[in-house]
Amino acid sequence: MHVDCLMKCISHEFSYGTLLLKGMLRMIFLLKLPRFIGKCTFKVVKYGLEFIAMIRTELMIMYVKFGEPGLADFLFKTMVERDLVAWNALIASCVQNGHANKALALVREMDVARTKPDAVTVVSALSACGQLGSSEIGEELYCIARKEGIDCNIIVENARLDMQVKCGNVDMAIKLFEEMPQRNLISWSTMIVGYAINGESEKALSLFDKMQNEGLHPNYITFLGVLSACSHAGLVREGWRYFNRMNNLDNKNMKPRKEHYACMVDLLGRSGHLQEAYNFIKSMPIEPDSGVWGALLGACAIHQDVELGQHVADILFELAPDIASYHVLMSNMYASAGRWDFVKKVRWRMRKKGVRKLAAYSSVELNGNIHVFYGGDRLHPQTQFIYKKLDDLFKEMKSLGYIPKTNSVYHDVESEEKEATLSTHSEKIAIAFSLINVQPELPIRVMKNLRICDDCHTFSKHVSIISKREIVMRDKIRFHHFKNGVCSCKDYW
DNA sequence: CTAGGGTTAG
Repeated sequence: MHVDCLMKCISHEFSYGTLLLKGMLRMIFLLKLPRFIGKCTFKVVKYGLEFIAMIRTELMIMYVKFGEPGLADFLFKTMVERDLVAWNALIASCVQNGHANKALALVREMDVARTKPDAVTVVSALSACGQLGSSEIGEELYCIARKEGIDCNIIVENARLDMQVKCGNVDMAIKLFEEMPQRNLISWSTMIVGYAINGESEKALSLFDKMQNEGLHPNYITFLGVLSACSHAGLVREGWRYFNRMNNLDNKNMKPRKEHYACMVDLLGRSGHLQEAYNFIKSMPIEPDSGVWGALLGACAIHQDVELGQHVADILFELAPDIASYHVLMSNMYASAGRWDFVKKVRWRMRKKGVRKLAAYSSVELNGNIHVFYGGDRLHPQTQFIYKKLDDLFKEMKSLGYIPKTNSVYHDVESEEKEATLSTHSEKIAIAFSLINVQPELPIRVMKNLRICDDCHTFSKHVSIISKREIVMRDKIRFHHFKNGVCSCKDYW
């Protein structure tokens, strides 16, 4: 495709041209050609097209997708006619690409710029709150929207429901679900997933039946919801039943996709059927992708099957060499097996390929502010009190029989040092911070970007006894509700 | 004259 030709086309035949350019920009993204976007912008500027609102909006979306929200922001700030659609486009693309904080900041800026948000803005804002785990801000924004007379249609209501689900407020979510003026397939799917990730799999499955009794047909996402419900609870037989039901449906559109296979591999593998999971992948009628193999690698890590893990990792390093978590999983497996020579090898390979491990963090919402903690963090103004609190907690739980699980530390260091690393994992700091600051009658809520480790899981159970408080923790894929020393995941995660 | 923006999985 000749870019100049396209630009001329836009100047002459406006509506076709802009649509073509839009299509081209989306294609650049799908084909992963970040360098081409710069060239394209250059041509757009050359032909003076960057002042057309629609084209500039599309460019902004592309820049956010390519991980350059700053450049998108520049295009936005220098836009002549910054209308509501441009605001919404930027906000939505920020949310969809993991810049939830930036999205919320933009929503606040709208007020200053005297642009009145609409339902589309509210949906993105609620989605951002869900990502951040800030139900207080989310509900506040929803109330403001209602007061301002914004039409809260079913999409807004679904976004609100999802926001509560992602904050771990199952009771609130079911209340909203039951009181909704209308419910569509997305409302049901959201609620099913809500139960699943909060550890109430039976309720998720019965809701799935109820939905069908009301005459709604599940789509592929609904099926993913029930399959993940099975996998979170280790319900292998039920999982097979739903998977086979999908396969037996007449609708060709409803044949299991890669994601469903990945879910089944996760279910089989984590419940200990590693070989069955491997054979299942081998028998797939479609090409397994990194998600499918990644699920098996995760299961190998849980069950310490280094041999199979090594085989799977070799496939993954070919298929998706730049995904850090697969390297980290393999490195951790070697470490647990005491194979430090192999650990070094994996680390060396990561460095060579420029793959960087994602730093773990935990965050807590307090009075509408989000406090972020990293492992061993001493940056918070309350650091002294936090560590004092942690110290007291450890003393008390050690007298109750807590033993640090130092095999959760994947570095080749002495055991005292291992214990030190372990005792300052970000979620422990976040819990100590919450114990100091959150009103005693309220549950403690911690959001994590990665999965919780064994030791922090045990720690949280102890804290729920010692402090007589409920702890709600969201990790990368599910919730843990700790109460009286028991976790809602039944120690299966 | 319009065109560009929104919810469910991982």
